[in-house]
Amino acid sequence: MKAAELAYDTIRAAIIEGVHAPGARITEQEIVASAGVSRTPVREAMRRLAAEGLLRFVPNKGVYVTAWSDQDSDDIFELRALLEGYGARLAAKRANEADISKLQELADNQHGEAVERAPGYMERIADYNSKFHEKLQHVADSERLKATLADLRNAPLVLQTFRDYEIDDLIRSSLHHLEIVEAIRAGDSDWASAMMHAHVMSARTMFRKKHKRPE
Amino acid sequence: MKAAELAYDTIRAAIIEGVHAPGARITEQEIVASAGVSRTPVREAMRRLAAEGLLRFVPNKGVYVTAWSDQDSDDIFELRALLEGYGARLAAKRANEADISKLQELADNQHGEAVERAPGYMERIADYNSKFHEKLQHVADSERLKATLADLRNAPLVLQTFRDYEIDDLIRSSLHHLEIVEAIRAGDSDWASAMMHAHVMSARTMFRKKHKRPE
DNA sequence: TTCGCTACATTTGTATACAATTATTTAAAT
DNA sequence: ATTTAAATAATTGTATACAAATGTAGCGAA
Repeated sequence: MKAAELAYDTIRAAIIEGVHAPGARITEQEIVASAGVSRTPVREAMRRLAAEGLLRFVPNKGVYVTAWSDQDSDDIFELRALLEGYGARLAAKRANEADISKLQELADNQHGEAVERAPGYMERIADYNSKFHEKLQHVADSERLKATLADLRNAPLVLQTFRDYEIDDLIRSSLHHLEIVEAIRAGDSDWASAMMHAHVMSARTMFRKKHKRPE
Repeated sequence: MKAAELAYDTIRAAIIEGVHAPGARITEQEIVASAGVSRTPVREAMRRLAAEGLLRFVPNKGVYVTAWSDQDSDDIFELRALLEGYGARLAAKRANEADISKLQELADNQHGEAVERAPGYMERIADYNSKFHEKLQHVADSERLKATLADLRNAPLVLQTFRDYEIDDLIRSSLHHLEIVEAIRAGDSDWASAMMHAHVMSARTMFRKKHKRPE
């Protein structure tokens, strides 16, 4: 693997795992030590992560782990609701039979896992969930939309979201997916869009339950 | 000025001025020569521009100027319509008297320039236009929204849009702004959102008139 | 000619050395 | 003891040297 990529993965993993607290400073030397590459690829990786919003770059001082306020995470969910809703609208207009079958399959599988909860079901649900949203964006067929949503999803808090869902939430979420597929099959873009919007807003509430700071 | 910043500005300006054709490759040496800095800051600048979407990064091969398809520019306008509409909605809910006065002033000035067309009016209109949209986003008060829209506006084609507007288009555009202010003053967020949406879609049509490739 | 191989040149990727800036410690003076 | 200043250390910013990968030209064989 390339050194720059290795540095990127190292820093990213460390942030997600909470090794560096939000707002904390990360020095180049630390990453050099932990990733075993020189400063050049480390700096490249840091620039990338800064562009993605995980790090904040302060000239002549260093990089800091981005600290997200409650308002930030609310904003992010709001925008995701809007954009994923738009994506679902496009998907409803553009989906063919094969697309619909694939979406149905993903939604069915996810729902099955949520109901049965065989060992390791969390990971599989997270996987089906990602694949469902990805497939939907693929069907929506807008590269820009995909890229914009990818940026929003990079917000670090949102990354670890899934594992602290309640059982009821997981089932509700998979039911949403099933209903979105139904809307798309019916070619009802308003329904699909509204349902997806609701789906993301619902996720926001679940997120808040776990992550909101006390006032 | 810092070397990395200088390299960034150099590359960016060259791309916007069309020195490098879309799809063309840019080597690090070229920029080293034209900006007078070493490769290290040049690479940093390139990474930033790649993250912003102006350059495409291909491992072990180099960077290429992003080539935008008609579908890309359509997608971008579509997303901007959605997001700026959302911003206008928020602004209508959150604006205070001072905000409204400022927006009114900007819209009035822009309209005046469009009607009178004193020498140099194009630049001033472009300036008022930017300030209007910026102020609106400031009032909307969502950092994420601002950042996301900034990304979308970076699409190079969209940068040079303003100068080839027709007179009628300029007046129509400034009338839109005036109406958006009216909607915000009335506290009618639906109206503000819809008007802004229409405003951006209208801009898309103007853009198409000039920039669409023949089939 | 055309295909393929080797040698060479160019370009990207990485490491390291040095310069500039910022942070920290130490010491002196009040 | 506190404050200020200078010295020192640590860290970022830049340049350059070298390694790895890619692209190209030239030569020879079928």
